[in-house]
Amino acid sequence: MEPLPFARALTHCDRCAVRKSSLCNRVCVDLQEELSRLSHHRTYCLGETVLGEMEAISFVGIVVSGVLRMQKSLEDGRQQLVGLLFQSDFFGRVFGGLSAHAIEAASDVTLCCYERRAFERLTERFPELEHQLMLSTLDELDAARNWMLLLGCQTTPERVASFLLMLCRRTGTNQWTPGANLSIYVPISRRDMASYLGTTGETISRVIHEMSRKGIIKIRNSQHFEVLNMRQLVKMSAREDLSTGLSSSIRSIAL
Amino acid sequence: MEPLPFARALTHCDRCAVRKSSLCNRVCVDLQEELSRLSHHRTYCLGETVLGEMEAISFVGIVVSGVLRMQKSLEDGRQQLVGLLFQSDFFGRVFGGLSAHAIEAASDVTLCCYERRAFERLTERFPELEHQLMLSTLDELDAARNWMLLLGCQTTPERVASFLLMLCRRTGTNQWTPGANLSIYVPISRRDMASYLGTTGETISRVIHEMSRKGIIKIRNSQHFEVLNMRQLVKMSAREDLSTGLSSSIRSIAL
DNA sequence: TCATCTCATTGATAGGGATCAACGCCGCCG
DNA sequence: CGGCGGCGTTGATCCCTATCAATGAGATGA
Repeated sequence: MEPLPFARALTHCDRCAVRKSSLCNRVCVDLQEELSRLSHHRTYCLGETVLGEMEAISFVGIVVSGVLRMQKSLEDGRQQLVGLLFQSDFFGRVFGGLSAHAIEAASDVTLCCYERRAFERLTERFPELEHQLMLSTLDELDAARNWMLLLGCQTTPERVASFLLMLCRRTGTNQWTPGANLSIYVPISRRDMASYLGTTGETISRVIHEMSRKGIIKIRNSQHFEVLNMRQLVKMSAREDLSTGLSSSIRSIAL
Repeated sequence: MEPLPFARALTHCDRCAVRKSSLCNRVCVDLQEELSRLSHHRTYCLGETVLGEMEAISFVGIVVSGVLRMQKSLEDGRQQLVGLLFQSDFFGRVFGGLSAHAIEAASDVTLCCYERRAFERLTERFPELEHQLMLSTLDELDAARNWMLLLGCQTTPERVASFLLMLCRRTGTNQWTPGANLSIYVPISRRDMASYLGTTGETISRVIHEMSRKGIIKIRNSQHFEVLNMRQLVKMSAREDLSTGLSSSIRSIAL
């Protein structure tokens, strides 16, 4: 296709897989160009540490593919997974000194990175960039408090069901067609699930197999499930509100 | 005292008790004047609802005196306290539709309020206002994730000790003098403490009296404690990191 | 002043889930 | 190909803490 008159040169960002859904797409063209100039990709393998806990934050960025996990640990080694980051999520903390949590690759990942100080300087010139960050930070805060509700007063089966619904919302809904069963890919290990849900791998395993026995899900393998009864899954989560985030066609089979 | 030549007229904000420590003091004078013009005080009595869960957010603001609690609930009535707001903390969510949690008066409170839409328009004209909000939102996010760590993988005694340390940091340190014991005022009920810590009132009570038996604290009455052994309290919390927030003189007796 | 109500405390009991242990499965590598 | 190590599963046991119940203490109001 011919470039339009006065069209800008294409950047590597124009071919980016997450361009449409990420922060980059919600800012003006000038800023997109600046961001493009600043950005560079990095890749990490499953298990690698992107940013250590209590480490100086030298860069921030956006997840292009794969999954990141954020985790905190106690001095004695106990760990808590405090969040997962999927495609097009922003990672790393701006305007801060040391990272309050580690960021690790929960799968092989590709990240689009910005040197932190440069990115911060950009927010000074472009308030809309800071505004977009603000919006996503507020969403993360809501999500964190939602998780506090889960950790503070829900039972383990409820937590597992809630977690699966969260996965549906964040990753699963795109490739679903009415009539078929919704399939869920769990991108993390049992150990990580347990850490995220404040329980143990053994208990997770028991609960999942119990759900399978009840016909709520089908276990294809340890990472792939199929939802057989969405209504039951939502009921089990005790979180009608979580179904709000599902696409409407999926929600329809849940209620 | 004579006003300086060209000095601006004093506003009610200049006499505000939290002026020095709040967001207002960290922005330019022009913005301070705008904020002053927009602000009005409201008072609520213990137990009153400031903003309901799932309610449209019509105003935001700053806590002048007293304590607010933020809480979320499940459909079946279970509740989780997801945060406490003290003097000079910002409350309410900007750039959002419905409130994700209720905000209630945990004591009699005085709030400095801004009509939400007007406040948001102000952030468009003054990026530094949004920046200050951004900084406090990031801090809240860190705090929320810290609490996830507590709820997800700490025992009840650890949680109670951590909670008391948090209170020391947020409220207790100002009126402490070396030599005296640090006194802690607990501004919320056992039920609220329990909800904040993901446990029950009965368990809280047992743990506190056990701490008293061990000589870590002295119970003046159900709301007032005295720290007899800060080192033990920190150890009990399993959170050396929480002592970082204490003033250095207090930290010194802890380590 | 006494009745009443709420909140905190204390005791007894039961249950959910952590812990410990063993086994199966699978990918990796010598 | 066979040993090995990590992960997931399953079983047995124990303990922490939720729950139920009763009492005490302080506040409120008639």
